[in-house]
Amino acid sequence: RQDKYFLPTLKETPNDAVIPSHILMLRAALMRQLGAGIFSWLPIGYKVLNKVMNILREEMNTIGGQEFLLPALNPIEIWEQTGRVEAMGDVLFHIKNREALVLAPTHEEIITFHAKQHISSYKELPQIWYQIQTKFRNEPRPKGGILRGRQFLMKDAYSLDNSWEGLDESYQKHYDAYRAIFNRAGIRFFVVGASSGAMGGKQSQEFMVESEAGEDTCAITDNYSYSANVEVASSGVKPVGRIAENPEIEKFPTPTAKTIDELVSIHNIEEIRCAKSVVYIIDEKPVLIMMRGNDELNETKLGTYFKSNNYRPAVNDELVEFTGANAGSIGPINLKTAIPVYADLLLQDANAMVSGANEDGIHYKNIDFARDVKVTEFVDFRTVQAGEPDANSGKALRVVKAIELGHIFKLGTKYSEALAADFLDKEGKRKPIIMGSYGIGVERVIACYIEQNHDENGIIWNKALTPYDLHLIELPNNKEPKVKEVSEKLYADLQSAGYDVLFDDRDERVGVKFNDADLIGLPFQVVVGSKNIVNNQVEVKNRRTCEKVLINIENLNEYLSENYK
RNA sequence: CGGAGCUUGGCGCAGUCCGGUAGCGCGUCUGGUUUGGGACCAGAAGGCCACAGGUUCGAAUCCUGUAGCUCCGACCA
Repeated sequence: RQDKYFLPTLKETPNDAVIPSHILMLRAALMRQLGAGIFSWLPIGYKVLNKVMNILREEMNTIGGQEFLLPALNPIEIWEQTGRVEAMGDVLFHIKNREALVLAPTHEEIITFHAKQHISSYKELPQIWYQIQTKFRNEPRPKGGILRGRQFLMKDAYSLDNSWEGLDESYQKHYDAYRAIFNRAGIRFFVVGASSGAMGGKQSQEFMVESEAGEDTCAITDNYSYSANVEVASSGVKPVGRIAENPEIEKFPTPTAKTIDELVSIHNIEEIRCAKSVVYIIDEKPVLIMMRGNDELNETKLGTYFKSNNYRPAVNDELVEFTGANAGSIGPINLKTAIPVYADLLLQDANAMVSGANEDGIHYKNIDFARDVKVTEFVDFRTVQAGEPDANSGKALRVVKAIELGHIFKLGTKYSEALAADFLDKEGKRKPIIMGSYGIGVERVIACYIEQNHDENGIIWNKALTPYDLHLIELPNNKEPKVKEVSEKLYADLQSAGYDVLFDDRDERVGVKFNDADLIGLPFQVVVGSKNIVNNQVEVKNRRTCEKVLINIENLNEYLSENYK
């Protein structure tokens, strides 16, 4: 009964909210902000949260998961044993007046601790252990409302296996469970391969949702037949290749051409026949990277290839020092110092190329990368651009922002080794438990759903996540007492029929009621008003299609059971 | 951590340049009228102007410092 329900909807957009899901979660009274990255769930929001958690539990139980509840307060000692106090750095919350404790940002350590306590035989494996619990991370910059918080709910799961094949199976189970979870929630998602970063381990994949509010950038085809983080994405762009004429290299003056665009316009050179030079300082050492035309170097790919986080573009003084020329005239031939040259894969075997001569205002033409340049290795360094064809299907790639909803890892033995969580195998040999780790941001499920399911008036819930099934709306009824009578009867009858009903019995004008109903966004609105009640009819509005139909009261149950699925 | 902006009744904002004791809309309360898409009239309550210090006869306004929040960037197991 809304008359006494705490549902403080907002007519105006709150000052601090920018993205649609954040705005709507505040306006529809799902949650309120307490501090940067800290949120309270209000009653109607908590109902949605519980729906999500129930789906998570059901699908995790289906793959044999056993639910735990681990403490958020952890002894720092165990985090020191895995080296993650240092690895987490400032992200880990420390406790000032009890320094032996920290707030847990995730739970690999604690799971491994309990595994060590009680798992001793291969016969006790495999296990899938999970929990839904609050995580604490001292994020430098919380943003997007619930999307990145300092305290948030995570469904985290851990698999314990006695073989690598077992890990593959556990991983596959989670992959399938995650697909089932997001499908049930009604979220359009795609899966990308990911680097496992500081988590350690082998394979890992991320479940992504396309959204302007996302913090990752991915290249995808429309049907997700190809999907990859741009940090690893590649496309079907053809290599520059060779032409038949292959004269010797030759210098030519280019006093006014400092950029590829100027080379193209002033000297009438095809853009792809230009080779761009980029000098990076990687682990304090200079490296020359050759890229095709105006292709953009991807720094993450660079860091991955050189296995380093310590890289930066060279500054001008360094360019002169290492190459002998200023930016705009640098190239792979006649370098002043012997710095290693790497080139993008698209330049492999290319000839008839133009590049700087390492003398200001001079370029070489007719460069043959096979004949004239000493390339250490050809590597995929380029950033995929929107519109390029997918290598397999040939379909145009889109480059989109995406929210990471879930992440699955094959961890291996990093934590079991660090904490000595061993088991005895069939031969009686002591081995570390082989682990996997799997996480879903619970609040993000809601934010992502709303990002994908709203219109200018509010949220559009589906059956899986909606806080209530139906919004029963009693219109002002001074002239027609039957409105009140029928509304009350419907409220009782619909609940008896198994529906969870939000009953707007407030003494408000129609405009207020309809606007609030659209904002809250329950799948169906059942409107009882004096206009139709005299014909024994109510109006049923489908929130998603906005279609309104008049239904005889005795047919209401039948209509709903046919249309609410 | 670098850059930009903000902080004034529950919410959204004006007032700050040019100092004189705080205002608008929404919401709330009372009475009346109204009632199928965020009503109208009349009346009322509600604010140490983020905090601390300073200048001044006098500070929301000027100066100094601190805190909190938002956005962009860096970071993100």
